[in-house]
Amino acid sequence: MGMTTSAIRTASLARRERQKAETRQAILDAARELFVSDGVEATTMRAIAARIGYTPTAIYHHFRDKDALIVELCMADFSALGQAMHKIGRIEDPVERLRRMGLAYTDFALDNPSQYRFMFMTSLRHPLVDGSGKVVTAPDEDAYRFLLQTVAEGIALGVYRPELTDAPELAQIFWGGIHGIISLWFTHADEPNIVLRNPRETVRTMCDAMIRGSLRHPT
Amino acid sequence: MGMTTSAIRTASLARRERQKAETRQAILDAARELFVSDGVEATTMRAIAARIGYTPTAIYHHFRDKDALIVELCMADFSALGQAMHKIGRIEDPVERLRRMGLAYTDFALDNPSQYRFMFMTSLRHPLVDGSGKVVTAPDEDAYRFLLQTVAEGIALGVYRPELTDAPELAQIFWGGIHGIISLWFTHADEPNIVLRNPRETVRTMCDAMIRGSLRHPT
DNA sequence: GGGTTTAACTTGACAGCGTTAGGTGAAACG
DNA sequence: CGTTTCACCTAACGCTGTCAAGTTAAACCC
Repeated sequence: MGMTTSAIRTASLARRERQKAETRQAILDAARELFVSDGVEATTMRAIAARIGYTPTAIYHHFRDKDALIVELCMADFSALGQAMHKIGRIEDPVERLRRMGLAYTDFALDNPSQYRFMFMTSLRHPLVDGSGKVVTAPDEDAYRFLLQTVAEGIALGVYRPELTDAPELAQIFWGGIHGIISLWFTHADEPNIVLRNPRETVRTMCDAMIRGSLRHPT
Repeated sequence: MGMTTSAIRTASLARRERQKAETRQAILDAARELFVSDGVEATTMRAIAARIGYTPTAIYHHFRDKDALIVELCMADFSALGQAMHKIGRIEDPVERLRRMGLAYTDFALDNPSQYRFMFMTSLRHPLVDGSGKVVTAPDEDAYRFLLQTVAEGIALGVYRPELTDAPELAQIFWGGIHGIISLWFTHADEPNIVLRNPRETVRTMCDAMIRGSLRHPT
């Protein structure tokens, strides 16, 4: 029943890699918790390390720097957002699909404020780079492409007003509008001088108004 | 022709106060330049001090901390924005006025990106406090109130759709929409995966669409 | 089985940050 | 002319992200 030497070799190597992957994941988990509870800026490498019983420098054997750690978590969030968008993909009418995408996007943002903050309210210094040094096409593209395609479908069907023929522009308007409500809420919700309404309802009202104002034949 | 002792006294005191005010202003000027060129986060107290030939600690005799320095500059910017808004105040039609306010707001943001970033894309920790410790009503209110009033006028005139009767909500939608285009531009303009159109034109298109979709009788 | 290599992790440090306690020295005051 | 005031400086603290140089246990090869 003994393993061959080569079998042992690969088993050992596999265990070693598994252990390394486990540590790496522990770092990611700890970082995620702290980012969510304390914010990205306020979490220190030392705090992340302390939470999993390592020294701060240990993190640097798994991630190039703090930004790389953040980006890694960010990518997972982007793909979660992309999945939420794809669930809506089945809706036939591109206008109704657009509306539903806006609401789903808003739900994601309000349910994951810390992630949203970093995904869309801060600019990454380094472009996303994977282990081999290649620039990673951000999974962000996923959700963005999906929006772009939905808008383009509507344009192709001729449902939008004749002056609205530029899909990127229309996508930017729709995305920007919703993003504006959300980011305004995140940064100014607790200021006494400015009255802000419930962002979910406000987004809904805005979507309706924007869509109505963009359609060739408003219903 | 000699001054009385009391006259000398007040003159001395005046000069002393004037000198203090001058260094205070020098600090503000240096800080402004660095904030604009390098960004708020990236400018250090040491850099500000070095630029005017003082030690970093000297700044703390004029401002409680870095935030207070930032807030001081911010207030000037808010009042500049408020003035830009008031120039539009004469326009009779509240809808056209709203549209023009949106465009003026956009011009301000794109012409003063660093200021805009701090005014609307970051949340101040301390509420604005003046020398005597009273909470200052942010001059921000000025522009915001103006927007609110313009929207309310339209509602009162019955130009908006019957379901749009909440002035703060409508103001939030309009402000948020424009803010979204602008902040999206600021944080994602140089990302290769996302195509963003000229923000000024996009805002214009968005304003038209939002207004059209909000009016009871679109023209 | 024993020497060599690998690499995950630690130690100790560096430069920079915002900020503060305490000192200095010139001007203002009485 | 002695005293007080106060704008400014010196020196430092505790914090940050990060790195060069060890340590040490496991994996490898003969």
